[in-house]
Amino acid sequence: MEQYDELFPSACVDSSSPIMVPNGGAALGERPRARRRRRRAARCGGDGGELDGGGDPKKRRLSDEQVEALELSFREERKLETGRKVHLAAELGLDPKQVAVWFQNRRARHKSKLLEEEFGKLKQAHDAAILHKCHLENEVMRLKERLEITEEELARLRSAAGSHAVSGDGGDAMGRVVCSGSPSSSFSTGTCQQPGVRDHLGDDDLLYVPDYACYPDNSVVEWFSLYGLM
DNA sequence: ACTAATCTAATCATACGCGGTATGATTAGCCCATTAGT
Repeated sequence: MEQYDELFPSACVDSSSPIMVPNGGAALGERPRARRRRRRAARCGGDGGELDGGGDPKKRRLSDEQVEALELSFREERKLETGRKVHLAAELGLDPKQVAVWFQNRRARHKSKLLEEEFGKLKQAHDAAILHKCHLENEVMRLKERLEITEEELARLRSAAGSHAVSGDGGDAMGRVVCSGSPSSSFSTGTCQQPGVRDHLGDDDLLYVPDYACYPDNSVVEWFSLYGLM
């Protein structure tokens, strides 16, 4: 622990105290906070809070100029080697220890700020993904509804066709392929039974059109594109 | 391997402005912090 005495010479720390025994020592098991409180209380009850380094017990804020110079230096290099520390301290009229502490705090606070920003970005992405999922679920529901309608229409057509023609191998009476997709597949290729479109066709005018192409707003196409499915 | 210097993370204490935030300072490090010089 001697290195800390050297690093923080003005600190009110008694190296001979069992509190500061290196590597835990006698203080092992005692909560640091309780230890500090006790130490602080002992100090306040003692000689009136005077630091043993003779410094001002009250915390002094760094001037704007000092902070600006430290910030400038921090932007150049986050780590602080001894030479730079001593030079900065001399330049700003500070204790090298103060410069070291300032850099330590600055690094810590910079890191927490970065983490906060990262969290914000991730949260934004998460929210967008949730919204996207809702849209996809809505789209799936719409597709299922349309599939049901299509299947009903198909059943009607088949029963109507059965009365005046014999079909086989998936072809109709005219030998055309009606549907290559599985009825149970939500995204299968099938006939376009879009209301309105169907009205302009005769019973035998079957079209071979992918389901997604039946949507005038191309919304399905957009979603598929997003996922590289098309 | 040993040691000093330095680091991170957590926390405390105080300044500034009125409860909470910003910031300087302190402490521990536990399969015993890591890094660099000797």
